Amino acid sequence: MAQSDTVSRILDTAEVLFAERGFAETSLRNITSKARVNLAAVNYHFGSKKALIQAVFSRYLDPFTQRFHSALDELEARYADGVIPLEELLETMATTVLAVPAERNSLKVFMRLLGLAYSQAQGHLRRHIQAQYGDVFARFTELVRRATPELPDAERFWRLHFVLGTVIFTLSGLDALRDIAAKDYHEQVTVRDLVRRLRPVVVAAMNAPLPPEIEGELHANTRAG
Amino acid sequence: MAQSDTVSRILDTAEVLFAERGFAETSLRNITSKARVNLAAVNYHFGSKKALIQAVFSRYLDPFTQRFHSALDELEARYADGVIPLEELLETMATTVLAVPAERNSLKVFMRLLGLAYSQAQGHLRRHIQAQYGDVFARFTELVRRATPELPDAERFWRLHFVLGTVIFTLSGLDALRDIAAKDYHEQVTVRDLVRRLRPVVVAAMNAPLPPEIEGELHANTRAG
Amino acid sequence: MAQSDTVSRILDTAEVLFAERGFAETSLRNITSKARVNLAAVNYHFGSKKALIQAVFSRYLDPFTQRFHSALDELEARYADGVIPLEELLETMATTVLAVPAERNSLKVFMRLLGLAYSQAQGHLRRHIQAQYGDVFARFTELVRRATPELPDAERFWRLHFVLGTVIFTLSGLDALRDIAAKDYHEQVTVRDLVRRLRPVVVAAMNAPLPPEIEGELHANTRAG
Amino acid sequence: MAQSDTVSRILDTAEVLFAERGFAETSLRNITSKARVNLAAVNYHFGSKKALIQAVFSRYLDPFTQRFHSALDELEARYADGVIPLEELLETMATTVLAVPAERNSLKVFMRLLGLAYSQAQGHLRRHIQAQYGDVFARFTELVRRATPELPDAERFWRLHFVLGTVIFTLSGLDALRDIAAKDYHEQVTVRDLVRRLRPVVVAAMNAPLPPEIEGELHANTRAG
DNA sequence: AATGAATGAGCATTCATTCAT
DNA sequence: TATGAATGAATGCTCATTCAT
Repeated sequence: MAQSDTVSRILDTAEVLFAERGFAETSLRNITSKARVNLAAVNYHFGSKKALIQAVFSRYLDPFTQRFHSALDELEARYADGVIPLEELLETMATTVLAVPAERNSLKVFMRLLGLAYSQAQGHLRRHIQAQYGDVFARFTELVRRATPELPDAERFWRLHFVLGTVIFTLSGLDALRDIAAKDYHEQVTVRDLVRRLRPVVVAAMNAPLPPEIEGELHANTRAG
Repeated sequence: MAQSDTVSRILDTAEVLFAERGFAETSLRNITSKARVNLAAVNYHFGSKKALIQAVFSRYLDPFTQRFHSALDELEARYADGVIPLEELLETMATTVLAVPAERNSLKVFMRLLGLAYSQAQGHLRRHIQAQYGDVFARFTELVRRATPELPDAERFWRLHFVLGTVIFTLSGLDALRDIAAKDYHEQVTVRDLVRRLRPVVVAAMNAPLPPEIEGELHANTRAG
Repeated sequence: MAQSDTVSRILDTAEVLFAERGFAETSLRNITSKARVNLAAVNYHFGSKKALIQAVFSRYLDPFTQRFHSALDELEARYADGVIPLEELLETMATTVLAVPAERNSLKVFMRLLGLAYSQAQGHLRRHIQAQYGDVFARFTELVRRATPELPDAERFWRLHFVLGTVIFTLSGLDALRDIAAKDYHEQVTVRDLVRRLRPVVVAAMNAPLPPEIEGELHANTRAG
Repeated sequence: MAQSDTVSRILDTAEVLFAERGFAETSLRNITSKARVNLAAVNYHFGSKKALIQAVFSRYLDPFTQRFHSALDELEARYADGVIPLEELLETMATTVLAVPAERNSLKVFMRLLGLAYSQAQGHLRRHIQAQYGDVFARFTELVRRATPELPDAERFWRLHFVLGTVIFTLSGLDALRDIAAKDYHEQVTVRDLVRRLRPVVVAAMNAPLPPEIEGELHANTRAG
């Protein structure tokens, strides 16, 4: 299959280059020349650079979404009352995140891409991800809500993003941090080791005491949330 | 002051555009035309786009560094044994971070820039920041070390970065998150409110129980750390 | 042949403009607009301005080299002892130099270009020419050596360059000189007429008596040469 | 004298840079920054880059012209019949050419500049030189005419330029050629040594037998010349 | 299904020059 | 007399995209 070959050569090359240098700094020439395909092939097969970027994400997120839904199905089946303990939820998510790219041997690349998706201007990408994968995230969020009934909704919302920041920031900057860690602490950190370190921190963050209430409009709002 | 005016018009415009769209997506033409300044003025006053980027950072980081050093001096004077409680350290940092851009009314911009500094490829920027501001960060790190003697060095290193990820990710993506929060929780979040929410989470993260030891080479290393 | 057409339109235009105004004074915009070709076409087909300059030279020098090697093969076959008379060598070179651009009706341009190659800073060009065409020049030099066994090597080296200076200087400045000559001597000089005038002068220059020896280190060196 | 200092600093720097890289490749920024004077100083003191180029030449050619006129006065006084032997004329010119820059220790630079004057497009420069120094060249030419009465005028015109080509080409490319000579013939060539080598060659060139007459229009023209 | 050629828009940078002080 | 700031024009080059084949 000449076509399939070209398409996946482009995707393979693009994801590496995007992860290394970002979207704007990676030109179609960079990608096509490194992938040894024709310059016009990207536009031919994907339509535009934007569509290529989205395709790169879909190749990770589609299998992730599918697996995560299955895993959550299984969990929900196990817990008849629909309340899955937080640790279990986080564990399941971590396992799924690790499983998908593990097959492609590039968790690092996946995380860099996720980081880029948040930090680079690419509005189209944010919209694409939200539209395509909002559902699974909403399902996860709802399960977290049931697992942490004591948390005000707004608080839970922010804490989830605090934790998301920790994970994406750490894993997407993995290489640089790993270098420093290796130099200063003679440590060769693996992703699995990092996940081991992350677990208690994430749990503690989610379970931290509530911040002191403050006066003013926020008071009412937080209550309402 | 013709010069000062042009220079600061460029800096003011550049920092906003950089924060909005990233470095690569912001052209000198964007900046100079919005600042109503001659296209060549950037090269005249700064020498290159790279130098402009660094100047934008310096305008935030130079006063920050100065104030932070002063604040730490004061703290160290207060605690004769050289051990400053972790909460106090974090509080001082938060206060200083808030104080500097507050004058310029643009913490959001500053945080976006910090986020970009980490996520965009711009190697020159990382090098510049490390060279110019590595000292103050090292001083802070050392004080944290004294405040958390029970933490293995490597663990502390990673937790600091976990927390850094939380802060930068949240604050640099503030606008998008605020929009969602406003829609879902009828909440108008201010930066100060966010800092209030961050405090207990950060403390809990730093104080989380240690992860279970694992076998293999890491065992010895972690011990040593 | 769309490609061939664009490429040769660029080359045709570039060689004329380069010859008229030099390399630095000829912009890619000059070339592409006069050639009625897209500005990006030069970079597409040649990669850079430097590469275009080299391509302009190659279009003359490649056929020249080929023909000159053939002509020298023939000459060597004719003279069994490997010693070709100087006049014959010079004649052959002149004939070949005249033959190549004659087909393109632009000896003047070729000579201007050669002159530029020597006088303009373009280090890359000198390197390119030396690397690509050093062989044929070395072969010619060696044959001249056999034809003038009485000349010390160093003396021959310098005389060849004296003569080269005469030829390039005269032919590359042909237009200006021709104008003066026409005004002062009512003469319409053709290139062939100039070559006719050059012949006895060049031969006399090569056969001039040796300069008086001088004392000092040069004495021994010249002897050795 | 601050002004005088600035002016001569500019001239000193400009002549070196022009000689090294040509006119177009040398920017006013190059000159003023290396000369450590203000960027606007060139336009202030000379009016334009063109005027600076001409000033650089004048600083060499004015004293040369003056000395050469003196030397020719002396020669003409010595030869009552107004016929000065060719060797003597050439010797006098060589001596004067060597004398002027010798004071400034930069014959090489002077020759590079002369070479550039001929080869670079700078029409204004050719016009300037012709206007300012045409007289002395005409006087010299006339004396050469009397010294070589047997040469047809057109032939003499061309031979003078042949010889000029030899001298300018060799001396202006001196550095490159010297390097080759040094490598191949273990010879450290000085300018004086080169002049010694040039003398017999130039004389032989001027005295070479006339080229064979040819038929056609040129015949009549040459006769007439 | 794929590609070589071409294109127009845009890029950062450098230029000689001008001008207010 | 001298200069820092500013400017408009131009430079070589790269970009994503289109199109005929």
